[in-house]
Amino acid sequence: MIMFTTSEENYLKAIYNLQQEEDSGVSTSSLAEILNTKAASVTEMVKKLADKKLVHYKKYYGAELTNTGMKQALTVVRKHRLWETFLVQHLGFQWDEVHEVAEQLEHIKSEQLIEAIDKLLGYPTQDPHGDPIPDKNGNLKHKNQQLLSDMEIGSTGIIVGVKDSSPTFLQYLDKEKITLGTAYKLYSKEEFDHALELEINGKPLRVSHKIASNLFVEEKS
Amino acid sequence: MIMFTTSEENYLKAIYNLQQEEDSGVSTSSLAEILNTKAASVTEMVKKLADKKLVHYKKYYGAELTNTGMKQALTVVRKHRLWETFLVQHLGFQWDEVHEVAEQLEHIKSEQLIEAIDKLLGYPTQDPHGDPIPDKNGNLKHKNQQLLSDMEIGSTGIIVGVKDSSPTFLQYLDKEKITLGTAYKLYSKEEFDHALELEINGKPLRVSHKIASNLFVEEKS
DNA sequence: ATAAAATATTAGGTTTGCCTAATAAATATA
DNA sequence: TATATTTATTAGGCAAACCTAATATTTTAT
Ligand SMILES: [Mn+2]
Ligand SMILES: [Mn+2]
Ligand SMILES: [Mn+2]
Ligand SMILES: [Mn+2]
Repeated sequence: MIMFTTSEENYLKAIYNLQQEEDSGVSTSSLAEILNTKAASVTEMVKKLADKKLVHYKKYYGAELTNTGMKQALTVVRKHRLWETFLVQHLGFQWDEVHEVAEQLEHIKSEQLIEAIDKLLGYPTQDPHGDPIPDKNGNLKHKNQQLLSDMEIGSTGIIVGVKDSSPTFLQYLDKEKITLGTAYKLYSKEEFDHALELEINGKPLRVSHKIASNLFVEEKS
Repeated sequence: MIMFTTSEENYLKAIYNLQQEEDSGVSTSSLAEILNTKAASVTEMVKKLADKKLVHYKKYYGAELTNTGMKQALTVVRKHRLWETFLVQHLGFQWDEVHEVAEQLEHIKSEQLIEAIDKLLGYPTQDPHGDPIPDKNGNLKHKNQQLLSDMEIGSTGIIVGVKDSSPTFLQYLDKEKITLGTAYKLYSKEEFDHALELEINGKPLRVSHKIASNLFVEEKS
């Protein structure tokens, strides 16, 4: 059982997250931005991960997780999301307060610990932000989600996740009383700025395109 | 609010623990042994801690915590012991399984987290090994404990703590069904090897001096 | 009081993960 | 297609925590 450094784990998770969005190789600069580091440092680490067969790397064309890299990334993601869920459900944290702490807790090395947390939580399949939690074997429960900004006029359904889980965005949602499970109805879209007219919690609400493009919804059949 | 590295925190805690036993300066070699490192590394770090005014250090005469060093050490000790308690009480860990994980968890930086754990546990004053848990302000509840090996013939009371909390010792205690709170009666001591004849759980038990000198007891008044 | 033994410090390296500045390659633009 | 711009890599350093080997100091034993 090979072990990874905190830094390696952070890189693997970041590559995983970026890989979910675009399906080309993950760029050096995008990693540098997410990891709050410089491009030169990223190149160096990506080469190290490639040596360890955790990523495929071709100079100038970015990195992609190998099968083993993916497996490892998923265990870090699993730990991150289980800890977030624990913090909210058992320690009274708000959904905008969990990320930074989970960022540390995800690196604790103890299989017994994470299995016990998982059991305590009742083997949850999603975290406080609606993101799927991989099970012990790395399997994810696929959700049928779409971006609110991509929905057609007249669409109704419920909010099931957030794409951006930064405190500022989450606090905006709190202010507007938008939680996971909240029902929406899309009335209209503004030509000019792509703002959306919605009904949320029985009241009309106008949201910018930026906001709608960070909310995942599941449409009512 | 100055922050410390994991390594600095481990050193502060180790100095604290050793300082409890002997009251002269904590020696370089004792720290090296406890921290699984080499004397040269200890000297280096102790000098760094001295620069940061966390320890008093005089070359060749060991280190002692300053007031700020003590305060910091106590917050690490507090976190370590709260996590151990949490692992046992909420996650089903045995008392011999918690140390290694707590060694990692004690370094998580989040006041909100540790206060929430403290609250969840009901503000405990001792950990699974009977060691006192400092409160938020660093205050310890003093216990009236003595070593079993120091008790007089005929003494009775209860086991209240372990001095050595290594898995091997704890597993020995499990095997003999000795837990914190178990009553003892001291029948006799062997001249030759200082072994003790006890009554434990209503049954006679012979224990070596080494074992008795790692058990804290509180005598029945 | 001296010599031997035990402890501690210093000197000189190594590894990991960062950084800035210089260079190279890929992509966009004219 | 040639040039400019953007993106990525390499070169050369730095700080934190380790290490081994050489040296210094203290402690113990003669
Ligand atoms: Mn992290
Ligand atoms: Mn999350
Ligand atoms: Mn530790
Ligand atoms: Mn303990």
